[in-house]
Amino acid sequence: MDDSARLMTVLRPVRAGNAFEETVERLLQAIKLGVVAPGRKLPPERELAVQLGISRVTLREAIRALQDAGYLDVRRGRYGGAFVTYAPPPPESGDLRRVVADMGTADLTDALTFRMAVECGAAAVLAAATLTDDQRALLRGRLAALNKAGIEDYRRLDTAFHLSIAELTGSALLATACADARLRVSDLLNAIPMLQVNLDHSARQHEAIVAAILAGDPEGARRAVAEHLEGTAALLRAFLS
Amino acid sequence: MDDSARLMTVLRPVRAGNAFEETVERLLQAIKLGVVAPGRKLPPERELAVQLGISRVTLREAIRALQDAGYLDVRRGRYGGAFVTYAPPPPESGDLRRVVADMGTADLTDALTFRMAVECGAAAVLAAATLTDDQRALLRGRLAALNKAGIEDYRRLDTAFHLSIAELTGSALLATACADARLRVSDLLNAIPMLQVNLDHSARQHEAIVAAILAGDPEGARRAVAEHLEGTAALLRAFLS
DNA sequence: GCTAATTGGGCTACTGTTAGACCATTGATG
DNA sequence: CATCAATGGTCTAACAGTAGCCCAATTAGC
Repeated sequence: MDDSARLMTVLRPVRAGNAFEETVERLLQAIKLGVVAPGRKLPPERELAVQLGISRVTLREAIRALQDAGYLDVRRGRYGGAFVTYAPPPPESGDLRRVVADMGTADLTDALTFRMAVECGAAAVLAAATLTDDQRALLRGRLAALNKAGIEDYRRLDTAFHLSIAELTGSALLATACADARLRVSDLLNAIPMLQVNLDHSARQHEAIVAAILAGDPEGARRAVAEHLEGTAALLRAFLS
Repeated sequence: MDDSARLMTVLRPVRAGNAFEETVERLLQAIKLGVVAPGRKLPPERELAVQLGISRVTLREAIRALQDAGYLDVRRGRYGGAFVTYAPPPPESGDLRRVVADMGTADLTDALTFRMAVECGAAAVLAAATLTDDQRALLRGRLAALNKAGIEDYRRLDTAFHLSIAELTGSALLATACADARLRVSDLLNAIPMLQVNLDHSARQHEAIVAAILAGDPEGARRAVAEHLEGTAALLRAFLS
């Protein structure tokens, strides 16, 4: 951890890949995080290209790749578009070990550490802020929706709940960081079997997080998020051995 | 904060600009954060181009731009290279209002919130980890170096201290996020006059942060970092009126 | 001095990316 | 059943970025 470490941090690659690859990753993020729910469609190509800051040609290449990979169904004509056909894979216990192995030890611990830091930070910041009634209602609403969720909507609404915390801080940078952190573990989360006992446990932890935030208790919020994430992290780390 | 907010978070621009612009930003980050200290030189072009994942042509354009802007002195031949000539501008109280105004209210609050979250998160994560003797020594060493720093080295060593906390977590993602957060406020920090009373105050807060981390107290570490950053944030926010 | 190694400076052919225009398809609506 | 607006599909010319090569300058060490 001498100065050369900092050199590597700052002088890292400027671009993660070419425009096509980065676009595929971004669209996959929108799909896997459930930002665009299954059955819904992406914005029109012309609009999306502007939002992503790329040309329509490059965007179309990325959409084509996701179509070939089975994530999208593209239909022409008015009321057409690129419809999301992806549904999270059914959790199978055999998958987890493979998914963890695919990711690599270093990347996994990095992602888990990053997620722990940014989500704890976001919750603490939000708890320290003065919230409007609308913000409190939204947070409670996301929690209620998650508690009522069926098994097929659970992951998507869980993501929505967690990301809401970062979004409510009003910091786009923080929301982006949390979305990025979540994406890096989403494949792993999808491979974890959803046992009722775990869901109940998570539900209590979610309640604790919301309670601490609404009570304006930053340290309680940080601790509640840390405990919540540590459960998942410990489970995943167990598969590294 | 409905779903369209999340769409904007995920479907943001894939690239912040062209390769040239992003490279200029990255090199500026290395210079302004003091990763490459004044008088030292950047790595050779061929090496740096590989590290940054761009072609030498594009890198040279960026170096040329920084040369024209007075940040670098480029010398040919063996033992030549791109030498950093930049020194942080002397703090002048009149500058701060202009620098804050240049940045814009939204960007400033976003950056301050982001920094608060990631630095608090990093400190809490590090405090929760089991540290080796080497890691403890490095943290103490950075703190000691900062306390002994002259006024011309203060900002650079302050940056080094803060970034060390994130780097010691072992998460490259977290280190990158903290470096990014720091860069976004570096122009502002440089414009703040360094009064002895403030430096003494900061020194005590730095001691508290290190003490909490070494004591394995995540909530104390979070609180110490939050108090430390809140002082700066409050000062900057006062200039928004 | 000469030499040799290292470094910046510059060129060219090739590929990736863009902007903008125009075509093709679809389906709700009159 | 004809219309038409919204949407994906395709093409072209121009620009941005890359890889690889060779030239030019500098200086420590012989």
